Amino acid sequence: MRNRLEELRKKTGITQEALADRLEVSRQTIGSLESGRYNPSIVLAFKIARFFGVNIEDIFIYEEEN
Amino acid sequence: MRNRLEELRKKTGITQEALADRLEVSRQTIGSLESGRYNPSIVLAFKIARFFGVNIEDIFIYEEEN
DNA sequence: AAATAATGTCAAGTATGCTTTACATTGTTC
DNA sequence: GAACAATGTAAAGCATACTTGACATTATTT
Repeated sequence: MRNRLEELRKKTGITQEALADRLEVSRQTIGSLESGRYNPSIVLAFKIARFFGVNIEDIFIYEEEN
Repeated sequence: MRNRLEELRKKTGITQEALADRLEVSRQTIGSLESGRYNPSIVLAFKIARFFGVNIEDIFIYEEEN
C-alpha cells in the first residue's frame, strides 16, 4: 500500500515532528509511514485523514498487493 | 471504534465463514471484528470495504475515542 | 429430537504497528 | 563554516492484529 502522506504534509508546510505531535504519535512513526516501512493502524489512518480533512482512501492507496 | 460489519454481512446473506474465505482471513477474525474484540488492520479494512462496495468510512466508524 | 451448520470463545504462537533511545546524515540559517 | 533544525535509521520492547486448534453453545434443518 502506498500513501500520499509526505506530499500532503509538505503541502501544508508542517514538519514530521509537528505532525507527529498533532496526531499524538512519535516522529519516527510519521517517518516510517512516509518511507513505506509499515502501514498505519486503522485508528491512525482515521486521525491522519481527519487532520488533512480528507477520506482515508484519498491518502492511502490500496492496490491489491499480495 | 464501532463497525457495521455484522449488519452488512447479514444484509448480503453470507456466513462469517464464507466472508472469511472471501477475504482470506480466519473465521475467528471476522467474529472478533463483529464483536468488537479488536480493529482490523487498514489492509483488511480496505478488503472489507471493497467486498461490500463501500468506503472504509461507511463501515468503520471512528468517534474520537481515547 | 437428532443431526448439521453457524457462531462464541479461549489459549498459545507469529507478525506487525508503535514506542523510546540513540546516533548519523542532510538541510537551513546566521 | 558553525550552529541548529529536520530527517533517516536501527535496536529493543510492548501492544495489537491475526493465526490455528479445540471445544462449547446456539440456530437451522431434516
